[in-house]
Amino acid sequence: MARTPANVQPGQINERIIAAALQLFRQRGYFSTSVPDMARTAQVSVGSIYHHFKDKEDVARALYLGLTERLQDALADIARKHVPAHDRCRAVMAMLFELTESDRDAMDFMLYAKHRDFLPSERPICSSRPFETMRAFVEAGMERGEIRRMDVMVATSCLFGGAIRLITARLDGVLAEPLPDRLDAVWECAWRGVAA
Amino acid sequence: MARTPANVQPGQINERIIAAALQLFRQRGYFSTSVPDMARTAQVSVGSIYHHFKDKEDVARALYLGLTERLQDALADIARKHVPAHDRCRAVMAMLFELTESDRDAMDFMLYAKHRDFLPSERPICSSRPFETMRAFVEAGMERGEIRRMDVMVATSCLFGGAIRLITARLDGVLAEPLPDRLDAVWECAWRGVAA
DNA sequence: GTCTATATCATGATAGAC
DNA sequence: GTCTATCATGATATAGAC
Repeated sequence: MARTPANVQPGQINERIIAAALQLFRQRGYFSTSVPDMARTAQVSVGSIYHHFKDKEDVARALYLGLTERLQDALADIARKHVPAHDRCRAVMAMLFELTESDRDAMDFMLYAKHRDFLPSERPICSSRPFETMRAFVEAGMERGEIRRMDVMVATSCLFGGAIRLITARLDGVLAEPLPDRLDAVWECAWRGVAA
Repeated sequence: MARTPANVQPGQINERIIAAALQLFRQRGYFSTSVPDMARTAQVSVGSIYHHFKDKEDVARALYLGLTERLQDALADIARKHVPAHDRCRAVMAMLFELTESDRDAMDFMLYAKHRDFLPSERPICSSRPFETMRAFVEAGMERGEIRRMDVMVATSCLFGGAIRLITARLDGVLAEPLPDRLDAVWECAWRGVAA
């Protein structure tokens, strides 16, 4: 079973392998991580990894799909709780900042890894479902008259681009303070930029 | 001679190797590019590459340093031509958009490649000299009263983050139109966000 | 289902002729 | 300085015992 459904138990061997992969991919990168490395970190055997996954790329794919699904769930939750685009998008930014602080490896892999290098069949991250959902939030905001009329991709890039750059700065260790400390400042800039 | 000084003649073997590396790194990524691949594309021999460069990583380093130096030169040029932060930063954004259109490979490698994976000794791109210069432009704008007082990294991220996201969208093929067509719209959002 | 041991292969790097 | 031919390393993926 190569995919990682949302209902696997934590502690299962599948999950252990994926967690080890995430940790190692972040530390050394995909190509510098060998399958024996993964086996050692996950405390399983090499054969076991090849029993559960087709190959190394398949582990990376399961990891990628699991993380984007988790992000998508968080976005759906935000969409339920808030209706105005202002509130939705601010909640998205806060969620991204908190996720970066609480699970740096996951954020690093999603935002920063060059998936095309080892997942040629997957779409680039900025055309993945979470990013599409964020564009939909912005588009709805335009229809409600909260956000100025303009190209949707331009508006979405401007609204979240600053936050994403700050996240990469944080992941690179260039920014010392926790991201949530900067939320108010970044949000004010972002919203001023696109608000009607 | 492993470094690539700015004064090498085009058509020289050094330049051919670096140009081939850039093309291949962008197409297949660093780790999927072998030294024989580079030799074939550059139409030189493997031995020749190892004569001019210490190893594959050394080629990547020369490429990286050459590109950031080129960017740094463009920024210095802008600093000479414009004094107000508004004009300077707008010129930076225009330059980044034009560079993306005219030399997609170069932009892709600089912005999108995960250098830490294969250049562990180099600083991450967002603490490289060009990015420092952009932060200096923003800081000067604050002192002139053009830009609101806030954390410099927050302001710089917000001012250029939208443009950078749009560049990655363009590089991924998600954005069909040339970037300069979007310059006015992106700049308006960005400047509104930080202007005093 | 999980493990160890190994076959196979590709790559980075070198040696040595010219 | 440039080339061809080769080596040594370390990876992926598999085979087969338990």
